[in-house]
This record gives sequence, C-alpha cells and structure tokens, in this order.
Amino acid sequence: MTKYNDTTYAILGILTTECKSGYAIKQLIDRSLNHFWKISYGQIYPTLKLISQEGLAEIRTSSSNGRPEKNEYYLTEKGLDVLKNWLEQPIEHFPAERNEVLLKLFFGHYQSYERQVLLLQKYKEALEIRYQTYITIEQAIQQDTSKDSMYWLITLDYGKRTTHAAIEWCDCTLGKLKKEE
Amino acid sequence: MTKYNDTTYAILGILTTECKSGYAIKQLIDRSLNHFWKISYGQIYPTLKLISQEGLAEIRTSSSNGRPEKNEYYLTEKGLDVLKNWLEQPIEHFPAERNEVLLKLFFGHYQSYERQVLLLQKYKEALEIRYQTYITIEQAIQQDTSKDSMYWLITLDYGKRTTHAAIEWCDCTLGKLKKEE
DNA sequence: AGCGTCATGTAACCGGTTACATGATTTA
DNA sequence: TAAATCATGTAACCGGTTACATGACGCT
Repeated sequence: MTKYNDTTYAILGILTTECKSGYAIKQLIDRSLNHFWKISYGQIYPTLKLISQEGLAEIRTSSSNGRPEKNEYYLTEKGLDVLKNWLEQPIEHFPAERNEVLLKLFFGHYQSYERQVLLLQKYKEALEIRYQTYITIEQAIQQDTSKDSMYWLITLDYGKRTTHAAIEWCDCTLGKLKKEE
Repeated sequence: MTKYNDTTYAILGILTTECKSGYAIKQLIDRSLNHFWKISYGQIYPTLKLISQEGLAEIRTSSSNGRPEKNEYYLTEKGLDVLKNWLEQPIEHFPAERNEVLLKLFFGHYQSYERQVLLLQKYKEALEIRYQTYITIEQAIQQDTSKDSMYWLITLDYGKRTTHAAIEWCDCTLGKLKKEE
C-alpha cells in the first residue's frame, strides 16, 4: 500500500467527520488538535489535491445561498481503507521535541543568575497559560455530552499531565539555581 | 545583530567546550543533548562553513600523528558576543510537539479495542526505555564529580519528569479504555 | 582481508511555514 | 463603509534528513 505522510493521514481522519473542506479542516485542527497537531493552508490545499488525485476522496462543490464556493471532499472506500491501514501500523516517529529553553539553560554558564531565573519564570508562565487553556477546553467538552468526547479528553489529559510535570520542573529548577547562588 | 537559526546557536554553544570539529560536535550532541536536541552532518558542516564565513569562528586545521585531517573551529570574540546575545533574548519557539500516538488515538473509533491497547502498550514501552536511559546517563554524570554537571542534570530531570508523566497517562488511559469496553 | 571508527562533505529531497493574491459575504 | 469571516490557492523559502562519496587509520 502506498505510503503517505502523517499530515495526509490526519486530513483523511478529519474527512471522516463533518469537516469536509480545506477551511473547515483548518478550523477543526486549530480548535481540537492544536495541542498535538498543527497545520497551515499551505499544506492543506496541496494535500487535498493529492488525496483526490489518488482517488482517496471525491470532490463535491457546494455553493449554497450565494456563499463563496466550497469544495467538499468525501472519502472513498479506498480512502477509508488507507486510513484504517495506517491506524493499524506501529508508530514510526516517537516524539522527540527540540527545546530552546533547555538549550539555553545548557549553556547557562554564559548567563547571569538573574537571566537564568527570568528564562525559567517566562517558561513557567507560558506553561501555566497552556495548562489553563487545556482546562478551559476540557470543561467545554464535558458540558457537551452528546458526542463521543472520550478521545478528545484523553488527548487533553496527555497535554495536562506533561505540562504539569514541566511546571513542577521549573519550580524545582528555580530552587536548585537559588541554592547554588 | 544578524539573526541565525537555533542550530547555529547550538553549534556556537558547543564550540565553547572542548568539541571544536564537526565530528566532535555530532558526538557531543548525540551523547549529551540527544534528549532535547538532534542534528545531522548534513547541517553541521554547512553551518560551520557559515559560522566561519561570518567571522564567528576561525578554523585551525590539525592533523596530528597521521590521523585524518581535522578542522577545528575556535570562537572569535564576535562569535562569543553573538552567542551571549542570543542567550539573553526571550524564547521564540515554545515546544509544541507533534504526537503520532495522540493522532491515532484521536481517530480511535476506526480501530478495535485491542489495537488501541496495543498502541498504548508499545508507546509505554518506548517511554520506559527512554526513562531508563535518562537514569543511566544521570548516574554516569553523578559519578564524574569534576565538571560542572548541574546543567546536564537539570535538562535530564526535565526529560525524566515529562516522560514519567506520559507513562502515567498511558496507564490511566489503558484503564479508561478497559472500562469502556 | 575486512570491519569499525575517525573525518569531511554534498545533492536530492521532504515537510512545513510565510507571505501573498483573490474575492465574496456578513456584521458592526 | 469598514472590518471580520468565509473560502481557495500558490510561490518562495527554510530547516532538516537521507543517501551518497571519499579516504585514512587501527584492530582482529
């Protein structure tokens, strides 16, 4: 079976929901997958083109009530097969993030104590904001009991847990630096 | 001040240590920064070329005892300034990892319960291996009391904490899935 | 003789972002 | 009437990996 990149599979997955157009896909990702998957129009539209060329989806153009023309992509049987097959494959890329904060801290000798503290405090702030947005999204999902929200909540939980661990690391590291000074 | 990419700054930082050649830089990164920074020769050598062209380092070629020729890059004053300036700048890219596991889980409806469990178990295994390597590296560093190992340990601690949180998420999620079935 | 390691480098490719172009409709 | 939103798309660019090419030395 032909191999595509993860972005293609992500879009195939989204096409199983009500989101069928490039614009709608972008919205869904920004709102629901944003904490572990991002994408730009510069990739969505070319990928949709590829998907239809490969016969994984067919386009139906809808231009209701004078609205701007919308291209809606409906998964074909082949498209669904490709998606399901990918889901069954073992994971290829285990996340291994680049972390600019750790990189700067690693060369901490060349910085003053104050600068190091500032770096960590800013990082902690950013992490706390992130954590709060997770909570907010979580609450919004929990109120909407209709849809099968479990998978949404599970991915959010991942974000919450790892972010919380990072925040604790900040506190702990600030303590260590203080002791050294 | 001219802006470079993070890879360039990472290399400038490493050039402050005993590692002065492309080969040595690669080794250091693979051994010490591997958990938050990776790099390939395809980037190291062109970047070193850039660094010397920009006057941030000067090359001294050493070919001792018949060994293959080695190009050693020594930071100039300008190079050190550029590095220090970057260290003082606020962080630009907060890590936002793409996570293939979460993506697959997000489309979990199209998979059997068994497949989902397998996915999580494999992920957990990989995380546990990672955690163990952190511990091993940590112990190796702690035995070598000579160098200023604190920053090494701090970055390792970050890896340990976030990995541990992810492992706990795996366990918890496996429980949730079981309850649903 | 063959493998591992030291050592440097490039070209092709890929995945992704940014900036730009276009234009209609809705809302304030 | 101005701004926001809906909607699609492309070209230039950037950061990075992979695969390849080359060659010397040291160990088994």
